[in-house]
Amino acid sequence: MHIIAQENRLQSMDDSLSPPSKCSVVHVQQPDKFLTEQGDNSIAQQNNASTETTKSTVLNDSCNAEKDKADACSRPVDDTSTEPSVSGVNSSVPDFSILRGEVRLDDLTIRELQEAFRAIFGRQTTVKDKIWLKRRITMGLTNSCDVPSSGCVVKDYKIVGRDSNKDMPNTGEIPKIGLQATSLVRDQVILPGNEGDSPSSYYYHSEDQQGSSKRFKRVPIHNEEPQVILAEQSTNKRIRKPTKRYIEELSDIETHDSTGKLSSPAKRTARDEVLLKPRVVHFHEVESLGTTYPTRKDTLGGFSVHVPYVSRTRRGRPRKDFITFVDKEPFVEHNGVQTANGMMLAKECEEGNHVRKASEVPLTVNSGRGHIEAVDRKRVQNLQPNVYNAASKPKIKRGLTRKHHRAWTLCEVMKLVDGVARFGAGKWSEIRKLSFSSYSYRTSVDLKDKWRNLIRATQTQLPAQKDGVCPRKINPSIIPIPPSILLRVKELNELQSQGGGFTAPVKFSRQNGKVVQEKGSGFL
DNA sequence: TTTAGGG
DNA sequence: CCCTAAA
Repeated sequence: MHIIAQENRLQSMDDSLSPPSKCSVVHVQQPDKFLTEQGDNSIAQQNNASTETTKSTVLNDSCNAEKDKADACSRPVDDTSTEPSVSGVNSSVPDFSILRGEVRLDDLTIRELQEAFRAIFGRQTTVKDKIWLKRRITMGLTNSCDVPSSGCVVKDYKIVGRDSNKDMPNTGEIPKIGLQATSLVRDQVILPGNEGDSPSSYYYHSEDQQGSSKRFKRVPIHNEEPQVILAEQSTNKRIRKPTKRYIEELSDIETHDSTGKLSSPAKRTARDEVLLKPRVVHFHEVESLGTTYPTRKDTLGGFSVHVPYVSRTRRGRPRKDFITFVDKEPFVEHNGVQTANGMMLAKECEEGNHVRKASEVPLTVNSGRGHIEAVDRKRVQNLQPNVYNAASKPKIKRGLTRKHHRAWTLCEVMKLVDGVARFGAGKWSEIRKLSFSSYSYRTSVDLKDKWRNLIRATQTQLPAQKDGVCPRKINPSIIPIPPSILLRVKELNELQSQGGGFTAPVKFSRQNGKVVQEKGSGFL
């Protein structure tokens, strides 16, 4: 475990060494300054990490050793002896001079290329393919995918010249402005197909962060360094049949004419491309047909692809003012109030929402009852077909009733956690009855969803905080859940998932059945 | 109706 | 949050 944490820290340090992948500035002038800046950053990070480590391992015997390791790790990056020997290399000094000044990649040996690769990406590579190495190095230095694999000269992180005069036929469409990194983040980019690249070799721009994003697990990368795709998720979840909607969508694509609107020739072409080339749809291909089509992600044959978005009529209940809503802009939602409500913390926690309800839940005539939601939904569903026939505008995708979004207050979260502790995860209706009786707008499904989100937060936020690395952009309007609560969630989750799902009357003796405030439980 | 799980 | 299958 220590080793893992250590490696994570090292990884973060390495990340800070390589040019930031989303940085839109090409460093031209002062590569040295660039390096030292990065070094300083990572020093700061390391210090954070080390203090964090000492805090979190107070109970650990190997505390000192850990601290030493952390300290060793916090030495300046310029000190070349700190190069981590993660992959067990004997010559542990990466040659940063390769990164400076003018380098003619063609003149380098494979070993030098590997060295440069390591200096850039912070990891060792065993690839001996000179072309691949050159391309990767160039991409790393220039922060661009649009690089040839040979004959290029890199200077100050830019391609300054290509001594071979072969021009690249296919890259004309890709804008080569310095800011392209941001615009290409989501696109698959076809590399200039020289040196025997198969036409179907794609490179995901975010390849180096690929491990962190679950969605891109199976992007086929032909000329990528061989790596193991980890297939985890070994939980025994209950298997689900494909939903009706999914089947419908699928047949929609296959039989081309379930909605007459969709059979415009251009769109059909786009769709055919999907069928013919089910692996990846290049966004530009779709665009080049003259019109831009929104695409959505789907999986075909196990591969993640973009398919044209098929607008479909919604089966849920329409909003109350549906008819009038059609006439207006369908995208206007009354947002003003809810964000303000989201900011409200646990102040009015005790009395539930009786005050707010009148204005915010227009559909509920009878207040504070459990079955409102189901009854109401059923009623409107019966009403629905007429409405849609009358409107006959299936274009509207939004503007349909959603339950008013209500941010979960800290108090609610704590009640939920407590309820789970008492009744067990899965007893949502009981929890709702007993702990959420005053919150008529929280259904048992809501509780379940929230609990699931809490668990996810546990898995993403907590480890990240231990590493001292901020996981994502912090949205200041979202109030983070205190780590103490997350810890409790984690405990409860582990406890109940291990305990054979049995409720195992929890031995966290709540003093009086009330919520224990802010007390990240003693151990751990 | 409730729960689980995908979206 | 929504939707739907299963229990």
